[in-house]
Amino acid sequence: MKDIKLHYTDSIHYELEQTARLMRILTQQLFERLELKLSPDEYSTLDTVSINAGVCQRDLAKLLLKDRANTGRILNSLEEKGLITRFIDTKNNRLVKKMGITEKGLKELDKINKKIKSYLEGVTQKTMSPDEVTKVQETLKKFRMDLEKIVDMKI
Amino acid sequence: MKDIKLHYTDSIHYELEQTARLMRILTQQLFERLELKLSPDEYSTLDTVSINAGVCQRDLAKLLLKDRANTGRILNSLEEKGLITRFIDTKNNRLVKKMGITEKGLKELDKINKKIKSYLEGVTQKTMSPDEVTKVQETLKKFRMDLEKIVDMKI
DNA sequence: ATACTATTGTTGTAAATGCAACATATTTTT
DNA sequence: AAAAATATGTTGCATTTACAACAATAGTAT
Repeated sequence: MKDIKLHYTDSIHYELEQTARLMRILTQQLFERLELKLSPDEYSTLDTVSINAGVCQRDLAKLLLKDRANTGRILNSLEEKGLITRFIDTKNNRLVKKMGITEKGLKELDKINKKIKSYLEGVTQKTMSPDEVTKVQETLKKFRMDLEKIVDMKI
Repeated sequence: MKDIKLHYTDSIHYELEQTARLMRILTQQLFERLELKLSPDEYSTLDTVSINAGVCQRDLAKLLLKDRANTGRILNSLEEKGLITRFIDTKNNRLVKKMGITEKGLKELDKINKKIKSYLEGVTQKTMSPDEVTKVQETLKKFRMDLEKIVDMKI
């Protein structure tokens, strides 16, 4: 007769959704308060580009879990701001648009990282020990990897 | 010289965001496949109403972390489908719209819960032990509670 | 008492998002 | 070789979302 967790609001899915939602709002407010020139989405895209040098747009979209259309639009904005460069290349004999972060982009990324890092770390440290953070992060990553296998991505 | 976690993509915030995003896509696809009459958002709203009987719209919005406008619109939809009823009441001497779930709503909620429960549990169990699930859930809840104190909700 | 402020819900609107359709090019099938 | 299928990026559109403005009411201040 163990009837716990009958409600969606008691599930880990709800907890994930709501925590992520709050985190997004907090980040949004932080970016506004610091008057950063990038939106949180542009920032995370720029960061992803800086790590995955030379990916094509579709592969980037897969990393960001966004569709190709929006990925392209964010890249347009980053390109207009001179933070990335795009160039035509081939991948499996196909023409693709690849991209790389510029010097200006690297500087901007570094600047934002410096500005937000300590604040965001303070937020997590308020609740969790460094060990707990690492543990949750690892568990979520494992979970995310499995989800990626299950979910049909249509990108 | 410990320079780990310099990137956003190595942060717990990124992990939360991406995992939640994947989870949302998976749930969306599941609801479509099962041809449920409600959207995931309507479902979670209905579930929240069923637990918090007699809340006013603004308080519900705070629970859902949505703004009042959208909360009202989702409630319109649920009311049109006959799953909730709304009635005028007072709270601190103020006129408010309260709501409750109907018999039909309870049945629908129960039906959906039955249909999705085992599937969603299977998804988590694929990666995590029940203990791990509980642990992560508790940690996230603690974290979420602290976030709610920090974030300025404007609802 | 009058004016100001705060609470609640709705409406309007601009931005973000996702999805389908399209254009182009390449691979695979027949 | 021709046709069909696949991969990539863009455009258009319909839905969702957030935010601001408004209407109505009640509490607070001057």
